[in-house]
Amino acid sequence: MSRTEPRAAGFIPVSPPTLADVAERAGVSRQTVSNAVNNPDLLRPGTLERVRQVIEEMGYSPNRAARNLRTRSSQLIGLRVAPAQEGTANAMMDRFVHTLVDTSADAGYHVLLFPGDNDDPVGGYDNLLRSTAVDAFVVTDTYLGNPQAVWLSEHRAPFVAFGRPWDHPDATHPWVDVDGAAGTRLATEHLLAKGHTRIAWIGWRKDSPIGEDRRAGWLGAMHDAGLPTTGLASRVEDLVQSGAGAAAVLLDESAPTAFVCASDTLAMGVLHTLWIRQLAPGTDIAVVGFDDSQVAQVFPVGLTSVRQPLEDVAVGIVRALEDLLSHLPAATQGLLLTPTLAIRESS
Amino acid sequence: MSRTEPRAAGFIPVSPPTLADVAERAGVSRQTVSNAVNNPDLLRPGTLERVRQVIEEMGYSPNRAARNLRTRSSQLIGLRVAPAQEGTANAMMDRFVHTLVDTSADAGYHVLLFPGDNDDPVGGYDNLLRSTAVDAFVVTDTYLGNPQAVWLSEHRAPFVAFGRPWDHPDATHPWVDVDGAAGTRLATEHLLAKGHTRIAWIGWRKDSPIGEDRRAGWLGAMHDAGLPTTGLASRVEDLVQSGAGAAAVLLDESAPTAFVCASDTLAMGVLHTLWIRQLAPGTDIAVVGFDDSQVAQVFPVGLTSVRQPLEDVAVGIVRALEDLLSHLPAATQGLLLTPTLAIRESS
DNA sequence: CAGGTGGATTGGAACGATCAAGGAGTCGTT
DNA sequence: AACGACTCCTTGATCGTTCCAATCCACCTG
Repeated sequence: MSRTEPRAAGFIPVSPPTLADVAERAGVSRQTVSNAVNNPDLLRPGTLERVRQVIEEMGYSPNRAARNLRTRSSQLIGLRVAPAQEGTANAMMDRFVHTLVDTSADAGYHVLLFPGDNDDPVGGYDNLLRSTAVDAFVVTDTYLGNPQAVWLSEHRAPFVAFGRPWDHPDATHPWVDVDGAAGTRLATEHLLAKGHTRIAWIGWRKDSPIGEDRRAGWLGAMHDAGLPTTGLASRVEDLVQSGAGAAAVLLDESAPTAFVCASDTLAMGVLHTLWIRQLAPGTDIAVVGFDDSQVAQVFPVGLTSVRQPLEDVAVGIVRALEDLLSHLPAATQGLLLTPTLAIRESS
Repeated sequence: MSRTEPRAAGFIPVSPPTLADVAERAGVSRQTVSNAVNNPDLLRPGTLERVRQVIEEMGYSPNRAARNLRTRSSQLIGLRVAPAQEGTANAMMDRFVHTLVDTSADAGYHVLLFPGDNDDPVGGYDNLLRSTAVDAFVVTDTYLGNPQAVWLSEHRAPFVAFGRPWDHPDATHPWVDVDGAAGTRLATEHLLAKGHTRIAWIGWRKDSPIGEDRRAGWLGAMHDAGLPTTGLASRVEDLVQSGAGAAAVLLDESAPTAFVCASDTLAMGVLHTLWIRQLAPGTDIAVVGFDDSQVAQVFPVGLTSVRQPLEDVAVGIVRALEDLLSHLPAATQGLLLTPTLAIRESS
């Protein structure tokens, strides 16, 4: 009665019904309606039914801001969108974000994107945290020297990382990661099973722990098979040209019959070199990439590639977030998932 | 004084300072602090300086929930994440989302992702709208028969569409789109300038208005140049194989020297056919794709491709949103942007 | 039949901000 | 000296929800 009702048919923008509106119409108190929504067990079945019907009728949905204010939680998870950079295949993130949005919605959370600034890597976090705009963060860039995880820990902000705390082995925050070594081992063993013995590695510079991890998988599989690796490894920048160059050198100097690469980008370089030399991928020389990117799938000669279980990563992250936010003792601090191999014509 | 202060050094999670805390410390009233944040002009320079200093000192940031409740706005923009679908190159969206996040942050908004459900395309919108969780939406899938735009209009929800209302020419909501015809015209004229006269088209099925739009650009440019087009056009599914097949048929029957494609995916198919036939892309046969996707950039023989000005689209959308939300008369209802051509080795 | 018990429901008070008035104080004008 | 106008700041009320404690009521018990 105190609320403004639409005068005419409904042309004036109507403010949505409130708890009080529903309560009045249903002949109960506000709190009872609130309980019908949040603690149905507290109501007598008859009352519950009646209230629910009115809620349905009026199309009531609790006002998010009011609820957030009272409960001191926003049901939002912050995800920083790294500054745009052309070229690199971070389209992988797309798959991850998709599942993250889906699974966190199942847990009652939405995903809030906020811009990242290279000059001020923690600015966005700070703002959202202090204004209590989000309940927690998902941090994706855990590369060397990234201050975000440390900063968040220091500020007691709840967050889960996609990626191990490489340079902070004593960090206590929960994380989920993909076992890169297991992936390249999988790739190498796949090639070994195909009869290859001279399998080369093209990876990144030594200061990338992720790159070294992936390299270790190849190295381990080769050693386990009792095969030599000297002269079969190359470390370059993550560029198509670099991959092509490395492949050319390796082919000339060590005559490998197969390549395992730290990324699809490098694998594309290898394919380019093969093309120039009139070598057929898959039949003459086998190639395996990493990430199962768009490119690997669309390339005319399908590129075999290590596929990260991003869906499982997202599920694991959301589970960890739930534990974190309900102040449960975390089931596990770190979760390491094993990738699979998407086998295509290139191997 | 009524608030709980940390007993020890700061181990107990401290709730962030409130307006009242700042006010007390600065020796002013709540409202004055509020004004210092929102209407600095109202304060005397001295007071403003003092309040600002305390704000800085205490690390105060307005509580989002409280502000949202009072002002009836969330400063959030909803963006539906379409159900995941492997393979198709919607990685383009990545570029768009990036800029959208950046530009909307400049305008004081954050982007909220919510999951899309194929069975209930408007469910997510409905929830967020009724719970006043977002101020507006950005709608990206405006393909034929998509009920979202209509539904949102009917429910008087503020939104801006990326894409023209193809099947509802009398729709009144603001939109921003890319002129596909202008893009393919650009591509065709580029090829004409290179001396090509037999330029083929590979596009989508007739029921795609976007596909027909892009086709029209090629057709127009050819007509304007007084060149024949019969036997030079093909309509297929948006798959690599389809593109390869169409290219093979066209090469056999009409001997074109260049291809303009409705997508990079189709262009990849063409490149595959060229590879099989030992024809060199760029020198023997020219190929142009559409979308300037990851694939076009990473492919060893760089693929010339029509590049959508997604950054400008995002800027246009945010501008339209601002007008919409400040109840200004929209400057323009629809904004049509012209794409550019990313020229690489394939042409 | 008074008193205890526990389930169902209620009303007041917060959460932390902004809105809408209202009060000091200063100034110039009459 | 009284007045209004203006600047600057303060005080209650309010947004819509959930928390907290109290109340009501039916039922059981000794």
